[in-house]
Amino acid sequence: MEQRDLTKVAKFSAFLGFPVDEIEGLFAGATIQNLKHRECAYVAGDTAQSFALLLEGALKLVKSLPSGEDVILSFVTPGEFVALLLMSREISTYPVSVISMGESRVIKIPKRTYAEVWTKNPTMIQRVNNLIFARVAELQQNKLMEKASLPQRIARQLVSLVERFGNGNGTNLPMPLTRQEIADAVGASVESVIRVMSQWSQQGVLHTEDQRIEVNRMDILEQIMRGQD
Amino acid sequence: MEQRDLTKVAKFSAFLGFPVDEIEGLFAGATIQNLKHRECAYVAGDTAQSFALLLEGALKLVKSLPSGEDVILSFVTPGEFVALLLMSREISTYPVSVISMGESRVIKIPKRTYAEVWTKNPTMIQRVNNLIFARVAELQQNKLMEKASLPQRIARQLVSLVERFGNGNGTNLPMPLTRQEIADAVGASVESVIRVMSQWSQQGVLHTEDQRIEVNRMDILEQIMRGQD
DNA sequence: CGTAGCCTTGAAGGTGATCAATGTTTGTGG
DNA sequence: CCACAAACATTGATCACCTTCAAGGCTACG
Repeated sequence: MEQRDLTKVAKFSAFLGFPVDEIEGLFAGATIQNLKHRECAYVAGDTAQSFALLLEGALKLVKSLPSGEDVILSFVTPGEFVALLLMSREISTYPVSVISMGESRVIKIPKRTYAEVWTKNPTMIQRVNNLIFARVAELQQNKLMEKASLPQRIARQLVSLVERFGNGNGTNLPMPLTRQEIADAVGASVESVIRVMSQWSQQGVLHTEDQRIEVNRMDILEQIMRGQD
Repeated sequence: MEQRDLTKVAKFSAFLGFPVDEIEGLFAGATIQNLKHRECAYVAGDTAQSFALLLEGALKLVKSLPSGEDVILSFVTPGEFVALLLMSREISTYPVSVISMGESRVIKIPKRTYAEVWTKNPTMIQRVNNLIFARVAELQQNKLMEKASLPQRIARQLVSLVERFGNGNGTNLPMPLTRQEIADAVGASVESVIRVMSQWSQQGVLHTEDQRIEVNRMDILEQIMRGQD
């Protein structure tokens, strides 16, 4: 683990206020992995021997249905964990595939370190709980939008992503994000997503270049999200 | 806390193998509450001072949307916890209302006991993690059914409930469950739910009496759930 | 006996899926 | 360097599923 990664980790909310040596303990045996576009960090069905923290880039959690369709269960932004909940189970396999969107950098932490260090650190237990809480809240929020119209659901997805990336990056999404992926994430067809989004493009609400989406009018998206269209 | 409750608690998966004195410690300061039909265990917005374990009956987690519609985020069956995740946060309010379906009996455990006893008990931490894992898995499963047809989603909801209640109860749901509630849970309109379910009634798949649903043909429901209709 | 809560049915309409065809860009191997 | 495949974006036409609206019936309960 290099110095640049260490300083990056220290800035994530989960590790704020932690002294360097404590952080190093938490990452004992950890390995850095650089992922290329569309490369898998974890494959669904493999036995779970490590969990991961996303340092840079973006990931998606994907489950392929028997019908051949993909469902994106969630996107992952820097500072968020993947497969964390699996670590507290004796034996388990990854329930979804974790795939990089664009180039990403993750740090994989062995299950053993989780058991021996993470679960012994009261502050970390607290922080992990907060992250899990956020995850459940996100999933519940998702359920609340179930009956909302397609534009509402797409708007919410985009707003959520922009906010999670929004550390001075402004309102553009730094990873390639296709219409198909948005469709898989909100549970819609590509064509419908395209129809909604090209309208937004024409109205200047957002702008896509080379699969990178830039939101010009967050206010309008937020308004649509709330159902005032 | 009476003896009959204690023996009931000891049988729940979360407490299997725990000696009686340990269980008593975990429930220090706990109070039993009997709920009538439609009575609230917790009200959305109130500050969270306790969490609860359902002993008998059934609960629903409900969020009212600004539009006036209700969304049922999840049903709760005996042995499951409510508001458990909130306990690890410094200050918080209940994000949803918890309402009894028929008569229920819950045991409310003060936040303080959670902090002082539950978080100090390694086995309990492990068990709690398993429960949270199950909850997240349930929510993710939900997301996977997003694109499924209405009959599929309803079938899944019923199968899930029957299985969770299924401790020798056979295949009938022991609490009043209205079509409106099913609609709120699967994100559909009452009328659509009625249309689907009356067809099932006619075909003898299930049978409703006094708002208690009895499933005669679980096999058919499971088949529909998987999309072979 | 009137109200409240729930169930039911029919008709009309819309949202979004599906199917089909085409253009564009990117990546790849000969 | 070109040919070809793969991935992605787009547009139009059609259609099905589900919602919405409207009306009415049933049962329980004060």
